[in-house]
Amino acid sequence: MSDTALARDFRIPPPPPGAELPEPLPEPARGEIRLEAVMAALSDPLRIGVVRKLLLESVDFDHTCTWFELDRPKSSLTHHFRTLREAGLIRQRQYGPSRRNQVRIDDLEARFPGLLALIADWAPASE
Amino acid sequence: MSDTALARDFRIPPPPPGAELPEPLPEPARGEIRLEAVMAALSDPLRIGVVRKLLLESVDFDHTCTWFELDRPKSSLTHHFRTLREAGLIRQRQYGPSRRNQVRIDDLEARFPGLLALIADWAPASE
DNA sequence: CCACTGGTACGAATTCTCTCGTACTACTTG
DNA sequence: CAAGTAGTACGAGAGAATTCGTACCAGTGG
Repeated sequence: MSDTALARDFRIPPPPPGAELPEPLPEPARGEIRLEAVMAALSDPLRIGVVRKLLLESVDFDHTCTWFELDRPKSSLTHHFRTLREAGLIRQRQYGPSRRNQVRIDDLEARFPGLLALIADWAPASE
Repeated sequence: MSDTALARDFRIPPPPPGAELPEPLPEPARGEIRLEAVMAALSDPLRIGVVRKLLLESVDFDHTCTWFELDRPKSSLTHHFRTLREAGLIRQRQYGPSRRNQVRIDDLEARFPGLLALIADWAPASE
């Protein structure tokens, strides 16, 4: 059946009990996530890299936009993170002044099984 | 819902021995296929539909562009099929006056395992 | 040879996307 | 309150995609 990394477990450990999570910003429900929108969002190397880094290095929980150390102006990052969120790839929550991101792992595995493994295995072109 | 289609076998039966296949049109080698280019090619519903139809209904072998019954002018179809070929998704061969298409199943399964299953399970938005 | 089929190439108009500067808001801390 | 942090919204310019008309070309079959 699954030839490769499909058996990997990308799930993030649940937040500590009693922790009050801010409501997520507007996003498509699990059943509304469109494959072509996901593909479009992942057609940009910067955005694949963001999702991949979130997948592979989010050991504790989610991360702010600046954590990624992307050398772009803030308004460009806003654009890319919003694109990812509106496509259904990431969830964004407002923690006080900052905004934190996490991959919608359960939703994506349920809807497009194997997709996250492809992203995790991705490597940038110029290496 | 989707019975996880990962175990499906998409491979096309090999051509009859002695059949002379025309050379494929220029395309990226298996190792050169870029995930972000594949994603970009699949961000268009028409193009996902083409690949999906090739996957699910190519029982014998490959098909011409007009076989898809797409209600677009010929020059638009040339554009979309070239996009798919240059991204590495389909192989195109010139059979006399017509051009035939097939999905690069072995190359894609080897490089991006699970991707074709996602495409096969795709459904257009207007349902 | 002529017409027909199944395409290509080119170019233009439109639309979409990316990038980024600027100005602004919200929250936290001193 | 003032300063700093983290981000948004708006808008403009550049570049890329999409759509499509038109002209054209290669085989195939009378």
